[in-house]
Amino acid sequence: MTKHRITLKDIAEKLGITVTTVSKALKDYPDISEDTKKKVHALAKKLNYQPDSQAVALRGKGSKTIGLIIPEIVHYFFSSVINGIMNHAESNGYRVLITLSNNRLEMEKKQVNLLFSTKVDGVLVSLTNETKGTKHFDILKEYDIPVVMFDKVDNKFHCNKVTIDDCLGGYNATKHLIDSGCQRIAHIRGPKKPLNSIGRFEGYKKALIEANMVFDPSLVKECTEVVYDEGYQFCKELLKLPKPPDGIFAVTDQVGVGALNALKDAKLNIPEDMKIVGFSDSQIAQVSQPPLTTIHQPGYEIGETAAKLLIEDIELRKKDPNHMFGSKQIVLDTHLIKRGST
Amino acid sequence: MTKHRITLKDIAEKLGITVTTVSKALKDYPDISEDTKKKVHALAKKLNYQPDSQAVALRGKGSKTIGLIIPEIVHYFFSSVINGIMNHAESNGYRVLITLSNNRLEMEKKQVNLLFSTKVDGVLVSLTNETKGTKHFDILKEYDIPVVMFDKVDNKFHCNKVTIDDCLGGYNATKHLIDSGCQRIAHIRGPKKPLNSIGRFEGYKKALIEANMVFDPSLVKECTEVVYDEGYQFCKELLKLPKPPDGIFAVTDQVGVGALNALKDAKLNIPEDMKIVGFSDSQIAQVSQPPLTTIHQPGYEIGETAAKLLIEDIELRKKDPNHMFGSKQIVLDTHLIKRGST
DNA sequence: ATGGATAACGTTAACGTTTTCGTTCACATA
DNA sequence: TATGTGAACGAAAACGTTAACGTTATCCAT
Repeated sequence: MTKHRITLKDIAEKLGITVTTVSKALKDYPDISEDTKKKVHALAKKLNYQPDSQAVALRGKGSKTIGLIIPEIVHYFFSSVINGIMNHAESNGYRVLITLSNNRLEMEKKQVNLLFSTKVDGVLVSLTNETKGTKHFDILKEYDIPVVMFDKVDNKFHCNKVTIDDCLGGYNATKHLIDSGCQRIAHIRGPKKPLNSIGRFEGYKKALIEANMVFDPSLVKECTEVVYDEGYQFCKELLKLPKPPDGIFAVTDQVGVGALNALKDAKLNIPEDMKIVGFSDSQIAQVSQPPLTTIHQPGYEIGETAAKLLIEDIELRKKDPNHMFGSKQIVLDTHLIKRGST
Repeated sequence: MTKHRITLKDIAEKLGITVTTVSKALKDYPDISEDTKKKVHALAKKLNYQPDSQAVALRGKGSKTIGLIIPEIVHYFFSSVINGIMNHAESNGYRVLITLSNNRLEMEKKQVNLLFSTKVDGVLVSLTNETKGTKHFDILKEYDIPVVMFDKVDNKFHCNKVTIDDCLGGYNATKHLIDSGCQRIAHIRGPKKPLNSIGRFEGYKKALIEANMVFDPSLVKECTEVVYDEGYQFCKELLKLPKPPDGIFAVTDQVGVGALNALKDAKLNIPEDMKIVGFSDSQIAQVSQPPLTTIHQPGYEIGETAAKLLIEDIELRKKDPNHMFGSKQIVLDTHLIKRGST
């Protein structure tokens, strides 16, 4: 019933030659006559021959597939990253096998093994918040499969990394508030686990100190889920302080818009009474009222760069078996996008 | 340099038996002694043996991989769908190969061929807006690869489909405005190409007619890009009409929030002066001020259902070569989420 | 003693492709 | 005539796994 796939054998039989010749003809080997090549190409096209990539992979070195492990996908930042990865990979002839860790370490381990057994040529990964060590990536090292980490990376693991400078981003966000005339600046930060929120917090402190402003711990609130509601609640708490702030730097746009809406509900004028800066430049930052000033986080470029580094490692190693995988740390620029909230 | 992968052969040699026996032992064949099985399993675990999925796929019937073709990924709805697909697929032992059509027909064709040559066991697809015919999917039919279409589907193509009832959604949105007391209801619709926006428009008209309200074409605006700015602009135009509307049904939340912000900039009170309903229940609908009443579009469930139907077809066919692929049209429920904008 | 049953393992071919190493034939050169 | 030289193609092995089919050895019933 099921039609069988066209193979080299089919072409060979119809043309009265061997599979070898067909294979060579399709790959433009010099020891095949132009005449034969033309016939083979013509028939291959007519029959819509598609090479069996499993067979190719089994025979050859690479599978032309890279694996991706990502904490979640329903997220503006991550989907932008994936977009960057896929576009670069596909235009270089690589497929992308996406897997989810759902922010669970156990899942991350499983996915590493799965990708290994799928014989991917390389792995891109953004670690979960639970991940401490990296032993579960050792199998990739052992078998010389290049890895590139992005966004959430491990400092000790030896591989190429692509991140942004969260500290600098936090610094610029805070600096912008200072330059806009704010005297008391609050920070609604993320949890202590992922390095990102730590970096942003550090940047906040650095900007304050540099401007000779006091760092007041009561002006720092710490999210656990990093969602809209937390931004809303913490902002209300900040307003109840004896000396409320006149500027807020929020760890994400979600939190920032939450805070912004709390301010509007409290009948405060933005940016006159209070200024806000978010982080990421996600869609909601553009549509809030007023639109949210934010730090643009180049998701697409992060993905693109990570894919580029990975494929570079793969290709270089193919040419030179002694090529050592890179261990650069690429830090992409963020920049402030000034909007109505400041 | 590069360590070689552990194969059945390695295990066999160390144990002084043949690959066949090892293979059978690992797969719990009855003609292998318990003793041997134990030894094989122990060594396999110790060496961290992982079967080569290319070889398995080459030999056997399936690759345990399903392909996905999606117009774009940076989109709340689509990433929700993907999430649903991946969770169902992975918990059933299937990998997901995601490809992008970027809403271009040419790309869609390429991806079909790519997935075919990758020998995926099945294909999930949401069509591009450019897609008219479906000849490029015939190759999958020809080779008995099941297809499930979701969201943007083709009526004539014979396969399982998962959609929502856009017409009913549009009807309910409009009905809600009518029930809330609106007398003149405008619609900011999407372009004429994808069926979705047609459906929503039909639902809008149906609700009007059913309520004995006149359908006034001047109250219908048509987006081309379906973005925030269009919602904003069209809303302003609607306000300039001699007899402006008192309710707006927007084809998406983006457009809806755009309209909402235009109203606020025009100092109108929402929902007193004007009510708005969006469509999709994306994140921005929750964080606008007031939050946007919208039609919840169950992205996750759509993905989950589509994956379920596809894997069902795959598995049934594996058991019974005469199994015919389904051609159900599953229409998932949408429901109205009432928020502050009405 | 012969035949048959059973348990436990091995032989072999196959999946489709690639590549190394021949082979064949025609033709040119010494 | 013998030798060399390309040009154009083919044979065979290999990648790792699986499953149909064979092969033993042992034991029991006739």
